[in-house]
Amino acid sequence: MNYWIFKSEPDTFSIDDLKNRPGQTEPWNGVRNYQARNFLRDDVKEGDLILFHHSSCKVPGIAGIAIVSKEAYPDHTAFDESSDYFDLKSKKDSPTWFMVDVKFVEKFKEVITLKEIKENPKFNDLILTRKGNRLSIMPISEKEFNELKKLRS
DNA sequence: GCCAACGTTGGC
DNA sequence: GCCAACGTTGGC
Repeated sequence: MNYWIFKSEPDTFSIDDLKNRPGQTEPWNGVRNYQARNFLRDDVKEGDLILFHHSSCKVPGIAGIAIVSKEAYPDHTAFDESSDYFDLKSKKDSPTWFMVDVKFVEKFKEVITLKEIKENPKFNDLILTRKGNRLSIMPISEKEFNELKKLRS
């Protein structure tokens, strides 16, 4: 079992959006970065736990927890010309991009702010806190996951 | 295969 | 809105 941080812009898709979905489940589509794609396709497994991170917003940070409810399958938004995520290069018989389904687990009463995470030396090794980091799917260790979770729940 | 130019991300 | 950092593109 693995642990992850998934980043999303809350204006596009937030932890509240996930919570309010029917079945509290949603495909994690639109990943268009190869490194993130590789994690999604190869390493993100059903039952893995996810810290849901809000980026590009007023208070960037971890807003809650989700769980992987379905493993990688082709991201069909890449085939849809009307989608923002359309990619001419991704073919139905050999898709470039993949997605997983995620299910809501918990929303923290208060976001674990990026600032707070950066100030804590325990989290110096997180990809999330690296300068210039732009990866939207990041692995973290079980220990890091539990220590982050412990800050709120 | 190099690398400059460009577009995007994302914290501040 | 700024801009540093990064990934991608495309000419050579």
